[in-house]
Amino acid sequence: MENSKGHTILIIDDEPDILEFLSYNIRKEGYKVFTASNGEEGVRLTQQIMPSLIILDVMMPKIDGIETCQIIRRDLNLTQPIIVFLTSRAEDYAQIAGFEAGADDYISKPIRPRLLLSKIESLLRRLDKSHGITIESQPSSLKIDREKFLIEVDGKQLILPKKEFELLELLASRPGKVFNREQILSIVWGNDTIVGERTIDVHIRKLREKLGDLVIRTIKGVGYTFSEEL
Amino acid sequence: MENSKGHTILIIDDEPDILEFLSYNIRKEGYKVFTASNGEEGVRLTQQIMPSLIILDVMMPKIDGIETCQIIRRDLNLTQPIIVFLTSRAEDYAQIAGFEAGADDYISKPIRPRLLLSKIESLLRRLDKSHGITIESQPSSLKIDREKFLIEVDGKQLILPKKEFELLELLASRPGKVFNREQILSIVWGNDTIVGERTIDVHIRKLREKLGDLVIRTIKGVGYTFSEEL
DNA sequence: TATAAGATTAACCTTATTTTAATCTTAGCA
DNA sequence: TGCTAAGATTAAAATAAGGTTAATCTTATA
Repeated sequence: MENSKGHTILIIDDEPDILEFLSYNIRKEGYKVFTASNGEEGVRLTQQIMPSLIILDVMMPKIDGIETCQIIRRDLNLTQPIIVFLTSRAEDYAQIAGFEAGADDYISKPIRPRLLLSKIESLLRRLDKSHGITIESQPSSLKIDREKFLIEVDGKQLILPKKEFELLELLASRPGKVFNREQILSIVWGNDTIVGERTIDVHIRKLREKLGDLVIRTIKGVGYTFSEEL
Repeated sequence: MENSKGHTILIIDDEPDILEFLSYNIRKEGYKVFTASNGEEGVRLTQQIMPSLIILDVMMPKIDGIETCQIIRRDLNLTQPIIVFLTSRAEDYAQIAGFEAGADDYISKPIRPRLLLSKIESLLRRLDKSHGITIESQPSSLKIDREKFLIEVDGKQLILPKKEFELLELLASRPGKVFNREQILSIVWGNDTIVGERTIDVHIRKLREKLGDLVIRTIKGVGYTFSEEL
């Protein structure tokens, strides 16, 4: 959990009170926090500090949140930050428009700090896992799109059940690395769940069934690895 | 970006200098520009050319901008154009009154051309989008018109209740993306409302009932997605 | 204020996914 | 060469997730 905390967060809002309230609460959790009081400044800061996540008020004078979002998404050539919109209940329209503009999530006022923080944490965790994995290898190719929850093997799309998807994602995240059973269990299943020894095998088998035998290699006595050459 | 540029813009101002200055700058960006030097003429022109956006000076002799705006909004039975007010710093009062009269935005003098243009572009972009989402896919097509609150499936029009509409709109806003229940709840229902677990399912069901089974796919354990191929 | 339309709930049903358990196979080694 | 531990396979059982339906509550609207 502590690894999420190296992230930089930028808050853009024209109301000083909210700016302070939010930055206090978020900073307390150990994030690096920057603030901007309007869209223009926000865009400039985004370029400079490259935040992982931006909290953006929809209603702002001059350049509103939606536009700011679009500018960041479209004009700034950088790794796309996660953008969370701050809206008031009334702005239903803005919510949808915001989604089209490329927002990742919403928080509506009044802000409940715990909710906001749990949302931030979950979004950043997703960022750490990244949007997806692409492996281009000589005979085959594999794409894992976690947004669409879709696997693409040699151009053919494939929907996998959750556990299989997560297992494949883990293995493919570091081709060649051998994951032992303990690691797999703790990452895919979580430290608290207790499942039998054979459960992993069954999932591995299903993956092999769907992806072909060569993709996942067994290192007896050690663990499983995603083979570097597909 | 080029698609915003088919729009017609009408400028209404009694000062010839401003008229010329603005029309020169805006025309340069590729918009079709018309001008009127008073409110009456402006209203008449509006009827004829049906501009997408009107730039309207607040301070004008005889019929002022606010009144002109009201006439256009109220008396002219046409697709509502976007109206941007031109004010001088002092006219704060007018700003408020103008908002009530139905203005969409403001520009205050002295006019900074770049700001004006970016504002125009952003307003028109929103206009293009606000109309809705259109998905053209091989076997079927889907149009979502948020202005008319209307769905069109393969040419057949369909009226959906609010929640169903919003849910569909959300899913369709990013075809292929899997929205989990948490996200759906937070966007369609709002972060604070608490509804039962099965509520989403019921709405999904109603949508499938009306749109056919293939449109929305369930990714068990993950969420729902609007299928990219209809 | 009555009515209808829409939203939500609750109880129950269905199914996909996950897990287990029993049995079989194989690599690696004494 | 055969023994053994680790893994593979399989089908069946368990579970979790979602689907369905009807009843009830809420909200808009005439």
